[in-house]
Amino acid sequence: MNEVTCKISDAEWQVMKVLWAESPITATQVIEYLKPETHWSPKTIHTLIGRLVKKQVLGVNKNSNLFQYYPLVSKDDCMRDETKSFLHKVYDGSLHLLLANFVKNESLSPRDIEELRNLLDERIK
Amino acid sequence: MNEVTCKISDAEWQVMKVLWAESPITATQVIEYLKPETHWSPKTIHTLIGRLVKKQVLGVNKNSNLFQYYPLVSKDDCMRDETKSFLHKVYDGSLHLLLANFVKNESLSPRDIEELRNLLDERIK
DNA sequence: ATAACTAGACTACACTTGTAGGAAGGTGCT
DNA sequence: AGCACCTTCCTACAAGTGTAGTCTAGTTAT
Repeated sequence: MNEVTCKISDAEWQVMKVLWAESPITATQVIEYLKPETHWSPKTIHTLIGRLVKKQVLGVNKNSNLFQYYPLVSKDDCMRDETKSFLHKVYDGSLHLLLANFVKNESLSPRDIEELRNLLDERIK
Repeated sequence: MNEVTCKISDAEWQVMKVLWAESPITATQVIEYLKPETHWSPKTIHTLIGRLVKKQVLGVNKNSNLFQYYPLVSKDDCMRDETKSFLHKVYDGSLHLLLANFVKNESLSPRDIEELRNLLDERIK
C-alpha cells in the first residue's frame, strides 16, 4: 500500500516486469529474458538497471563478484500508482469513464464481459 | 478511429482537455480556463499550445489578427491510444487484469459496481 | 601467465518535457 | 503620435529518457 514516489519510465517498466517475475537475478539474466521481446543492446539494459538502482527501485546483492538485482517496490504498488496517474491524466480520475469507454467501444469480447460480471458478482457478496 | 501518431504529454493533455471542451478559442481563453487548476504562467501555456500546433494536434484560425485554436484529433482517439499504450506498459495489454486489480483493491464503491454491471448488461443485449 | 573476454561504472548525446523569459509587431487609449 | 500592453515567435535550460559507447578490473581459456 505504500506510495511509490518515483516515476518508472516505459523502458524501465519492461525491465521491472522481468525482475518482478523472477528475482534476484543477474543483469545477464535480465538481458536474456528481454532479448526476444526487445532489440536492445545489453548496454542499454545495463543503463536501465543502473537507473533503477539509483532510483531505489531495485536493490543489489554484491556477494562474490556476482551482482544480483531484486525489486524494492512491489509490482502492485507500482501498478496502482501508474493507474492512478493515468486515470487522472486521461479520464479525470474516473475509472468509471474509462470502463464506459471500453464497453462502448466493443474492445471487450463477450468472454471478457462474462468474466467481468463474475468479478463484480464476487465483490457484491 | 484514426491512430493518433504523436504523444501528448501530461501538461499538454490539460491544455487539450480545454480545447476539446470548447473550440475554437484563443490562447487567452485557454489561459483563463486553466488558471484556477494550474499555477502555470501564461507563457507556459503559450509554449504548450505552440508545441501542440507543431505536433499537428491543434489547428489555428488566423483570421483578423485573432488566433483561434481548435483540435485536429478527437478526444476519443487520443483516449483510446493513451489507454492502449498504458495497458500495454503496465498490464501487458490486458484490460481484464486492470479491472481485476481494481475490483480486488476495493477501489470501487458499491455504486460504481452497480453501474458497471448495468453497462455490461447493456452490452450483452 | 598472458591474451581475450565480460560485467559493471562512467560518459555521451539527441529528444522530450516542464517551466518560463525576451523580442517584435499590432491595437487601443490619451 | 506615442506609450502601454497583448499576442505570437523564438530562445532557454535543467531534468528525464531512449539508446548506446568507452574504460577498468576481474574471469577464462590456452
